[in-house]
Amino acid sequence: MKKILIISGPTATGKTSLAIKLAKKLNGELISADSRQIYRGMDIGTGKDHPKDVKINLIDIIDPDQSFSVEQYRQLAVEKINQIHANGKLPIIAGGTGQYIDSITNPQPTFSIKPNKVLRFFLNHFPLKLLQLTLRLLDFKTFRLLNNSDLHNPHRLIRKIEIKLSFKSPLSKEDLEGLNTLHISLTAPNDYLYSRIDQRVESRLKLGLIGEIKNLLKKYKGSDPGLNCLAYKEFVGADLVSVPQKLIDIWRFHEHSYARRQKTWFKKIPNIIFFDITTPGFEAKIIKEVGKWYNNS
RNA sequence: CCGGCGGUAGCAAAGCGGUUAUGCGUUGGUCUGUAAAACCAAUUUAGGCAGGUUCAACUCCUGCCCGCCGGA
Repeated sequence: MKKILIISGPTATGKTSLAIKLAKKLNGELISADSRQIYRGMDIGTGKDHPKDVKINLIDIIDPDQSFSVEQYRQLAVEKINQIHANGKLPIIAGGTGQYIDSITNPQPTFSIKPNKVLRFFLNHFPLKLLQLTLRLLDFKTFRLLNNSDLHNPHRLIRKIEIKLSFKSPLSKEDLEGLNTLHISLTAPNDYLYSRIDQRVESRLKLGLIGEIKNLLKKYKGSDPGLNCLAYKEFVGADLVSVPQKLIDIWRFHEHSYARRQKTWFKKIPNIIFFDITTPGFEAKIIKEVGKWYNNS
């Protein structure tokens, strides 16, 4: 059976460096599962500080003004996985974007329904109540199943309307059959993650994040899809002559809650093995665990 | 020492004589072609201290303590 190793975890847990180590040990090749490192030119803010001699797939593949989707990611990732297998190597997926990882292990039929730009343009001007009403009229069955969170979420409502109005019947995709997947997820107590995040925020500023943003803004708009993410969106509207501590704090807090959301996401994935990086010797345990899996057919 | 202003939940910050301010943080959660996005929920009656007025005080009055500003 074809094997895939997945290394996930919240931000600032050291996923990539662990994945690189394992790749060297196991004749593996890395595929990034990171929804921001796909963007070219966004380096400091997204933490693209990997060693240059290691090949990481699906990084730097589009420009910040291009939109990208899970389905595009999925197709590229599946293609890469097949390629790596064909070369007799082990694909190692490393990243913190839970949805991207899930798209590989658990692809959904509605993925085949493409975004309808015109429809989205109009729907984006609708107030929440009107979106709810629209979905209710179009697809009452779906509407009544929405939980309180989705009911108030414009993105989700718009997508549901879009699916209902698309006349294509959803196709199921079965590009990856019979995979043997090992999913390792790094974790740590919140306090520990927060202090690592705060340190990283400082070091990214020192590395010249503001300069990077200024540069990007010469070519791109603050509203471009790539720039709608942490480390960029907090600063894009400011004058950037001086950097107020207040903005830095907002960024830090956004990172904290991002890490929390990531933990929530990974918690519900079945058959995932967690390792707390504050436990001494965790890395040796992972190497042992992975080795056992790798050597068993 | 005198005068002025202020002391509200982890932090910031309002209104109000009797209902939940709110924001941030923190904590938990939602999730399927935007996901580092977008969204939901919780955070148990907080009001410097001591009295007083009142059916009822965070809200009015008095004293004290503390902080800031101005004057001696």
